[in-house]
This record gives sequence, C-alpha cells and structure tokens, in this order.
Amino acid sequence: MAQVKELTVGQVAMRSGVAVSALHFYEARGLIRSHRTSGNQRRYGRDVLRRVAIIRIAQEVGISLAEIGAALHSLPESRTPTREDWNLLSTGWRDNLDRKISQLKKLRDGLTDCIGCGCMSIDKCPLRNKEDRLSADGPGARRLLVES
Amino acid sequence: MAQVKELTVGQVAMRSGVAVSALHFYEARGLIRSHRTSGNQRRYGRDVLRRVAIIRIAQEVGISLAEIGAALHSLPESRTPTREDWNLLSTGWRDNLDRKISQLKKLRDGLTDCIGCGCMSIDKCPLRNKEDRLSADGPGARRLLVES
DNA sequence: CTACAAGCTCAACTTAACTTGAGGTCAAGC
DNA sequence: GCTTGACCTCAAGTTAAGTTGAGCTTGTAG
Repeated sequence: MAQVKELTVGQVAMRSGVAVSALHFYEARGLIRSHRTSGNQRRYGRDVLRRVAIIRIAQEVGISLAEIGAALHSLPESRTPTREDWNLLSTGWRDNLDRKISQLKKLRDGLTDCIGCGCMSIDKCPLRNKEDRLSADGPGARRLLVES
Repeated sequence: MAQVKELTVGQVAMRSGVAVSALHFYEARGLIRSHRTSGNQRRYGRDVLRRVAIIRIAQEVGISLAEIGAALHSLPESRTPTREDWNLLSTGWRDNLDRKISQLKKLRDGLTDCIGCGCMSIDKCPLRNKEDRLSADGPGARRLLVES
C-alpha cells in the first residue's frame, strides 16, 4: 500500500467540519488518535475522517461521547479499520439504535400507543418502561440522559 | 366532567419517574404548569403526566428542552389537551423526527452508504451533508448540537 | 531570513439540564 | 400540640461537550 498523505489538524477540521478545538478535545478523550511530527504537531491518518464523521452522526442522534468512545475502541488500533470493522461497530450499536428508532417512530406517529392507551403511569407504559430502571431508584441523582 | 383529583409534586415525581427538582426546573422553564394551594404548594392536573412523559421521551432521542418547550406551547393552555392536540404536536415534529430516524437507520445499517462509498469528504457525503450548513461557516463557534 | 499563519498547551469560561444544600413552611398522625 | 415528612425558594455545584484566550513554537512563502 502506498503511503497516503497525512493530515494536519487544520485540514481535518476543514474536511470534517468540526473545529480544531473539538479535535483536540476528542483526542484528549481518546476518540481519535494522532502521532506527532518532530515539531510536536499532530498528524492524522485518513481514517480519522471516518471516525469524526461517525462521532458527529452518532452525537446528533443523542449518543454520548463516552458511548461513542467505547464503540470506537472496538476498532483495531494497529491497522486501518476495514469496512468489515466499521460494520461490526455499528451492529454493536444495533440494540441501542433500534430502541431509539422505535421511540422516535412512536413520537412521530403521535405516540399512539401511550397517549391512546392512557397508560402514562410509568410502571405500565410500554414505551417508557423499556429498560427504564431509573424510576425504580426513586427520585434523586441520575445521569443527564438515560445510560444504555 | 367530574373534578379529577390533583397531584402534588411528589406524586407526579413518583408516577413520572423524574425528580421533584426536575419538575421544579421544567416549571421554571415553562414546560409544565401548576397552580398553588393556599399554602403555596404546587398542584398539578392529570395531563402533566403526559407532558412529562413526552418531555422525557423527546429528550431521550436528543431533542432539547427548548425545542420541546416550543412544541408544548402549541398545546392549548385553557383546556386539557385532547388526543388530537397531542397528535398535532407530534406531527409538528415530523420533519425533525424523520431526519433523525433516517440518520439512525443509516448508522444502524453500518453506514453503508457513506463508509462503502468512501465519500467521507463532508461536502459530498449524502449522510453528513443533509442540512449541514455548519461546515460552511468554517471552524469556530457552533452549537453543541445541530440546531436544525 | 523573516513574517505570519497555523500549531501547541493549559486554564478558564459557556450552555444545558439538572442536583444539592441551606434555611424555613405546611399538614397529617399520634 | 407537636413532630415528622413533604414542600417552598434561592443560590451554588455538577457533568458533558466544547470554546476562548494567553503565551509560546513551527513552518512555509515571499
């Protein structure tokens, strides 16, 4: 394989549409990696563009950086991830995504199940009660968004 | 219509699964409303349970409180919202939701379109380039999540 | 070889969405 | 009639996800 040209942070920022500061931030969080030039400047391989794209897309649908990071760690660090690797990653998210998709659909379709059935009482509601262990903990400390 | 019993903040917290402090917070943000007893305690009508349920569901799929608040304001304040009202609300979100659903599906299906086509270069990518006006602004200040 | 755009680090600020705590009030049971 | 748990308000703290700025270094174009 021919050596493909590496990218500077500025170039990655341009091409990915995220700010340089965000790239620094993602790197600090371990979501992307770079190596340094002799002058201590970051250089990125091409696959960083895919990673960043995934990060932004996943974020837009409400997945936290922590979760995204965990998923990205399933990618091989030693070699450039193949298409197979990426597919594996996304299937790992499938349950999570399926749940969100169905919630979105219900919301979109007028929440018919819930609003129609008058079951809003949390412990019965089929929509709210999927995996919803939080309410069992009673009111009190909880994460900003449901984990899982 | 018979007078239905009103709920205290604690009861709403129990039944909805959100903390009392969060209910106070939602009220301060104008997402829910209450009236007060002579002793200055909050009392809620039954429909608050639906409102709260909607809030939590919408949040879980990445809609901000500001957006949710805007949508909830489309509900009538003078009377208890009917099922029709709720449906109207959710259809108002349809575009937003449809976009999110399709993004989720792409993510779930292995991002085949994008990863397969090698088009991650932001200005061409069909997945990232839907409504994505942010990158055109160049790196710099931007909202935490796409406003859309 | 020098200017100046692009990088670097680190600390502090920002926004959203709540939670926690302090200090005080209300009300239902014994 | 008093105690105890639920409420109240308001201020301050917290977490996530970045951004902004200061002060300093690199590297490339003229």
